[in-house]
Order: sequence, then C-alpha cells, then structure tokens
Amino acid sequence: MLDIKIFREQPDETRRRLATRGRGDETRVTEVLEQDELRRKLIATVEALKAERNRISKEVGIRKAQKLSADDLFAKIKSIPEEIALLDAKLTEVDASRDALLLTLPNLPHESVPEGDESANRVERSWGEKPVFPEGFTPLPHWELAEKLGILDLGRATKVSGSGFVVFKGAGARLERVLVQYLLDIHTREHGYTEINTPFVVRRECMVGTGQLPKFEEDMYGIRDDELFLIPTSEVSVTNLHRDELLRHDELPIRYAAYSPCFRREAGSAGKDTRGMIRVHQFDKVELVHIVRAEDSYATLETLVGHAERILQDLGLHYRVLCLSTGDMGFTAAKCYDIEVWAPGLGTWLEVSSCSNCEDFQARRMNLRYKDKDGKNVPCHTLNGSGTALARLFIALVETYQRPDGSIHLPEKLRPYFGSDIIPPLPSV
RNA sequence: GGACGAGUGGCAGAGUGGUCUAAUGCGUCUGACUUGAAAUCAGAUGUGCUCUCACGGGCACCGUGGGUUCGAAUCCUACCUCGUCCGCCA
Repeated sequence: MLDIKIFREQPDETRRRLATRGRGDETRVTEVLEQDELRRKLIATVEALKAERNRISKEVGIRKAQKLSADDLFAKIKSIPEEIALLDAKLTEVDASRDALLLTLPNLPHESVPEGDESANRVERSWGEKPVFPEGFTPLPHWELAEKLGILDLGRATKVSGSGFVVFKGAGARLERVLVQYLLDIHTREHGYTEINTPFVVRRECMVGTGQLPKFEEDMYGIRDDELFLIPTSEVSVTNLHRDELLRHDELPIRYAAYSPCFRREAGSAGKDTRGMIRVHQFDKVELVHIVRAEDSYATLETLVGHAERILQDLGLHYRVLCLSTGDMGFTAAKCYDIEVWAPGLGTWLEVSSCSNCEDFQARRMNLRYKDKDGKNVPCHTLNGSGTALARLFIALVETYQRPDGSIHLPEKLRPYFGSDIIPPLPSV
C-alpha cells in the first residue's frame, strides 16, 4: 500500500509514476485525495463531539461522587451520542472505501526501472553459452525426454488433478527432491539464510499483506469453508510471519530460505504454454525472503539476484538477467529482476526467478515496522526472490544435459545429491 | 468435535460501571553519587490517527467485531487465539 502522504504532498509526481505502468491507475489519484479530505473533515467533526461528550460525562461522574444532581448535564448531552454514532458510521464507510482503493493501487516504480511495456525490459547481463550438441542432433523438449526416461507422468497427473499438474516418477521424482535439498543447502550454508518451513495455506489477511489480494483473487486457490488460501509462493507465508510486528533495529536484516509448493490457478493465461510443464498449477520452489532496513533494500536486491544466479552458474546453465520495465513488473515491486534460463529443447528462455524489492509497500499492508537509529518507527522494506523455481529448473537441466543416446548427464554439483551422474533411458520397447 | 478456564503496556501483574490521565514490580534510557562498575537515589519510558508554522492540543486503542450506557478494561453478544481435560486421529 502506498503512503497516503505521497498523494497529499506530491499528487502530480504520483500520477506520473503510476502512469508508467500503463494500467490507468493514475486516474484514481484524484479519488484518493477526495476521500482523504472527506475522511479528515469527518474526523475533525466527530472528534470534537467526542471531546465534548467525554468532558460532560466526566463532570457527571464527579457530581455523582458528591451526591449532586446532574440533570442539567444530561439535558446538555442528550443528542450527542446519536450524532456521534451517525458520523462514526459514515467515517467507517469512508475509511473502508479509501482503503479498498489504496489496496488496489500498485507500487511506484523505482527511477532506475526502464519505462515501457514488455519490450522495454532491459537485459542486464547473460552468463554461459547455449549448449552445443553433436552435429545432426536436435535436442528434445522435456516432454519427449520424460517419455524416454520415464521421469514424468503427465497423462496420469491429469487423471488425478486435471490439466496443468505434474507427476514426477522414478529418477524424476528423485531429481526433484534432491534439487530442493541442494538449493536449501547452498542458501543456508553459503548465503547465510535461515531455513524456514511454513504452512502452505494462509488466511486472507496474509494474502492482502503481500499483495495477492484483493486484486488477484481469481488467480488464487481458496478453501472456501475455512477462508484459507493455498499459497502461490512461500513469499506469502514467510513475509507474513512478521506481520504486526515492531522489530528492533538490530534484529534486521532477516533472511529466510523456504521450500514450498506453489499453487496458481493461472486464470489469466488459459491456453498459454500448455505443453509439458512450463506453466503448471502446482510447482516446487525455494524462495528467498529479506526483511531489511529502508536504506539497505537496493543493495540487498543486488545480493539477492546474485544468490539466485549462483545456483544457475553452479549447475552450468545458460541464463540472462532482465530488469523488468515499469509495464511488466508485478503489482508489489518497485524494481524487479527476472532470471531466465535457456531451455535448448524448447528453444526458449524460461523464467526461473523473479527478484523484487517491494520497498515498504508490503510492510505497510501488513503493519511490519522497525525502530530506526533515531528511535522512530518506520515500515521495513521487504524483498523476495526465487532461488529458484523448480519445474522450470528441472526442464532446463534435462534439456541442457541430454545426450543423443537419450540419457541425461547431470552436472557435477548434483551428483553427490542424486547418487549417480546419469539418468539412463528406459530400455526401448 | 465436547467441557471448563484465560487473553491488560517490552515482560510480569492489579484493576469487575465514573478524576483509569491503567496501580505496582521487572526491564530499558537519562542524570546524581563513584577512579570505573555494582548497589542506591531522582526522572523518563506504548501505538495509531488527527489539528497546529510551531509550542501544544484532541480522539482512539486493555485479544477482535458488534451491543447496552450520559460514561465500558470492567456489563451483554459473536468470533479468534492460548491453556487444561475428554473424544477422535496420521
């Protein structure tokens, strides 16, 4: 949630920065200001009435204690509670609509973010090379490899859960499992994260806290009877661990690495990437979450991307880092880097990590603050990044390390985890 | 799922309709004493909103939401969370 003060103090600048997202949000600024003004007028009126009521009521108490009559005071106060109730009701209404509006406005993009739509995304750097395969060999997409190797069962996944779900099998299931362990080990042992394992279902207010709700409810799986939601990323459950907290200066930064499955309805992307497991309703991910002091968040963002990149480098996967444009960034991000890994079988880049600095946008929504050096209570800055998303990392691994004989030769770092260096093809039928 | 009990400031804990402006203790901070520290003494110490150029006011907050009342931490009500016991269960 944006700070109401920036609307009051810099309305034009706020309009300009919202406009760069290209969603028309800048047209709501006037509405925010009108509601804010109405709200403050109501507060002034109702609080004056309450002050008077309190004064008179206290006087009643004093008179009673002295066994004196207070009838003249009752006459004076008669209509006040009614007026207060009326105004309070009105104020509740105005508060609710102001909040409802503020909760649907996205974060303001940082000045360093390129302006424009998707085509304005800036390639910051790339690492490695596209893998070279023997003359005459065309690398296969993962769904064909999966069939040869027996590592995924896409058809039966559909039988139990519908389209967009995956069953890992045999060496595939083992690879998925050891990847989780590998990722957590690197981040906790070498990057200083605290491993954390949270529930995969959360309450509504958590989804509001990290910004999935109220705007994107159609993309979320909900459990209606209990008003709970399946997390679309552990960013939700992990960041919200500290909702409604006031942290000491020396408690920051907080750094968590969390494994969780992620559940996404992908309501807006029906028909896109339907083949294989590029876009699925459930996937595993190791998420990195930082809660930091305001002045540290941009340096932290660079560190965070570095941690995700390190994984791909160690696994020898070709990737590039994009700085997303104002129009392509997520709702909560002020600045966001995507990491895309090359999938030679598909012949495309796959997004395996998205590292965002949300500044104080989420912290305001979840009332997460810290005492700064001067003892002032200010919102924390929150960051999150995938380190990394697994289904697509799996795809990139098998497509990159496939051999013409149908086998997969795993990169060295994974071998001790996996327990062997090769996934052999099934005996041909 | 059932029964009973409990939720008060950073922590402990009093307060059961009216100067509650929430006692008291611990903790923390500042000062005094001290070569320094401890001990002791004195003072300070919540959050949010709002008005004001400022000084300084006002309002709200005792788990959460409703309600009763001129007035609610206190009474009523629903819910949430925690505890204890019972039942069920991987």
